[in-house]
Amino acid sequence: MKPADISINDKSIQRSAEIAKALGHPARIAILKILAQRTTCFCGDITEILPLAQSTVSQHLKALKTAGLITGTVEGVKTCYCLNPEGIRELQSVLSELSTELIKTCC
Amino acid sequence: MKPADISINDKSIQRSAEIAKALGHPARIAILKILAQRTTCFCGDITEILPLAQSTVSQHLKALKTAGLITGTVEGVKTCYCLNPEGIRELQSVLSELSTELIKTCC
DNA sequence: ATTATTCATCGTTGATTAACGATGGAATGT
DNA sequence: ACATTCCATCGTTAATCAACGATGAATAAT
Repeated sequence: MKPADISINDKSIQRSAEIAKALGHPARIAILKILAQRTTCFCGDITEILPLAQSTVSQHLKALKTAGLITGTVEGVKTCYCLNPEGIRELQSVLSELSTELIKTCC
Repeated sequence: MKPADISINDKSIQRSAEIAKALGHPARIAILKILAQRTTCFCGDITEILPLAQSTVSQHLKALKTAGLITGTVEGVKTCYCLNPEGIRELQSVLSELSTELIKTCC
């Protein structure tokens, strides 16, 4: 098997980096875990769990949503955030693929 | 099982975020893949593969090294970079753990 | 109609990142 | 001894991020 070209502009690399970037802050990982803990959807009392201002939490939620890892649906005055199954599956596949690829060879 | 406390200061969350952050740039993922492709150790002609200045590549290498994902050993005038098996294994375990945890529940 | 609640967005600040060229130390080759 | 090569580091610039408080829109509650 020939060594595949590796380019910064590779779509899959781009996407992996995007997902990893979204995970690249403790608050955002914590948020994902919180969302995973509640079977039911969840809204903004994340603010009560994390030691962060409401606006900061909202910002992190936005980042996660932009990366496709969560969804947010307005329910009256509240907003219900949930893990986005599709995004999480993508996270799973993309990252496991990457780590298998890396772990296969070492010096 | 009670819902575990989730804290931004959790060591494991911190470490996961650190690793994810290191992966959070296309150039760094590309570098890891390049290192994985060469069975033998590798040094700085990454610069020839990626469309980035030598100093920029060096910066990214430093970031990966700081995160514990690669090692760099000076060999004469060159520096040989390799995947750090320990770090890569950690990457693997940390991220797969996280994604299983997330994928388990969805709304 | 007024008030209270929830949260997204704005504006701000300081910190960090990404990129580059330039410099210079260390080893190798002549 | 000198030139060359490799690369880490410095200094710089522009951009992005992380955090906050303030504002304001939308809905729900009185």
